[in-house]
Amino acid sequence: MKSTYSYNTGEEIYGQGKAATYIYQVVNGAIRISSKLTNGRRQIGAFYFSGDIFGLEPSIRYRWSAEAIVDATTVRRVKRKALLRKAQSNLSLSRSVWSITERDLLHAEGHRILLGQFTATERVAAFILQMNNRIGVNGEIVLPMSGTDVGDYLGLALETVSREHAKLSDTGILLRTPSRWRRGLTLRRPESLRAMLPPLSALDLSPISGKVAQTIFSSKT
Amino acid sequence: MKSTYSYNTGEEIYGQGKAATYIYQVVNGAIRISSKLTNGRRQIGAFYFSGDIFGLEPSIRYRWSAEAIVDATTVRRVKRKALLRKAQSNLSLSRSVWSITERDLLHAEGHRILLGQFTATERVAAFILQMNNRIGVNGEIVLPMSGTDVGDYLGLALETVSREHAKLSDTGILLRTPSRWRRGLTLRRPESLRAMLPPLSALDLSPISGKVAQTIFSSKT
DNA sequence: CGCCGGATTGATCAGTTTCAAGGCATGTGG
DNA sequence: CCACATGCCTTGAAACTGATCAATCCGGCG
Repeated sequence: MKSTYSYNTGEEIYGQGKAATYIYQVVNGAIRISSKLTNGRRQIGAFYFSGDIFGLEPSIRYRWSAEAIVDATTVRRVKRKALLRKAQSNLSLSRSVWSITERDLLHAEGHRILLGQFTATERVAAFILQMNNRIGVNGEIVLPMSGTDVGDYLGLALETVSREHAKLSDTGILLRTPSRWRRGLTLRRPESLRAMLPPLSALDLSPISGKVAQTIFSSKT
Repeated sequence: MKSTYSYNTGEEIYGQGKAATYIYQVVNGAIRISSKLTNGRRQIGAFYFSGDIFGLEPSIRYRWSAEAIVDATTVRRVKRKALLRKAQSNLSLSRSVWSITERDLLHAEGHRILLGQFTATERVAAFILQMNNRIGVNGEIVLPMSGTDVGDYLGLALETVSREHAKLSDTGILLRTPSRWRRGLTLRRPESLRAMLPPLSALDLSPISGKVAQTIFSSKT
């Protein structure tokens, strides 16, 4: 039995509307989940990085698609049915699975306040802070996703995202390292970014504790 | 021990940031949950009607405020701690509580696609359809919430909501019964509204089954 | 060297917000 | 019982934010 699966940029791990057979964990690389609408509109629901669990949905069908956003992204997976069956007789496992739904809810709620109320400037500031928390190494952030993806996550046109970056660069809050293959940012003054946000902006996908992940992915299925 | 609690329009049931002591069920009337930002901005997260459960949060503090939107709204409640303790040794109760988090997640996800991608016209159409499903009596809808509330739920100015209603009224899809105390709408052609929406728009707060509610609110606490 | 794919920048456009005034049912006081 | 006040909704006009359209740039690669 294979224990990990590998995908290149743009490859689909599962599709919106398909039977929700597996629950996944990112081993390496990065994933986006997205929902397509008419007119080419697309909403990205979240980005997932190493260690993050995704694909657990309160429905028998996936309500998002999942695609790799960097080459050689690898994931583990467990069968949804088997997991839920085990959880029916195992309280601690049941609690672990519930905690993933809770994390998704926390994230979705932060995200919808961003989408409903934040200005373009605030959205981009919140995004950079979030990425700094999750994948930044003391202020150095290498964004794995394209500008289009950032825009679709923030509900903005990619040009608007670019312009906001330019503004932050002008004020010296941000330093850009332009390169097609390494979208690099250096966050000079994180506190200036934080000051631009409305208070109580908890947008982060709080990481799932390793213990939870281990409970769920303990056996290869 | 009192078994229900009553509130008038605008009265707060719990406040954002306060200790999350109780989980509630609407017995009669209607509730909104809202989150205040700076600049007077406000996002309404959901409206709850008779039978709906609200206030279960994945956190020890409430992340929304809850207020009654009609006079003499009554609610039941149970202690969060006691409920969670019981759920730790009761698999079916645990599953019931989890299903509420799942419902909230489904709603939040539909809502954020609306906020991130829908035009003003689509938002208002989706809202009317949702309200028709939840509190409409074959096409007759009496909205309990003010225009401001609708706007803050949809991420629109109240004037925009009013103008969209006017457009729907002009095309004969909607009939308005103007009155300060009875915000009445008659939905003439629901299928025309549905045709205005992007496909796969599942925005409804799916009702919690009576069985789940009964499991949770079986004893007064 | 020249192409390719994304990012940037500029100019214009459109949808929505904001500001402002008026309307219309309901409630209150003379 | 009428006149006026109240609170919300509606309507109009102007302003603005962000989107769209379009051109150019820039690094990496064939």
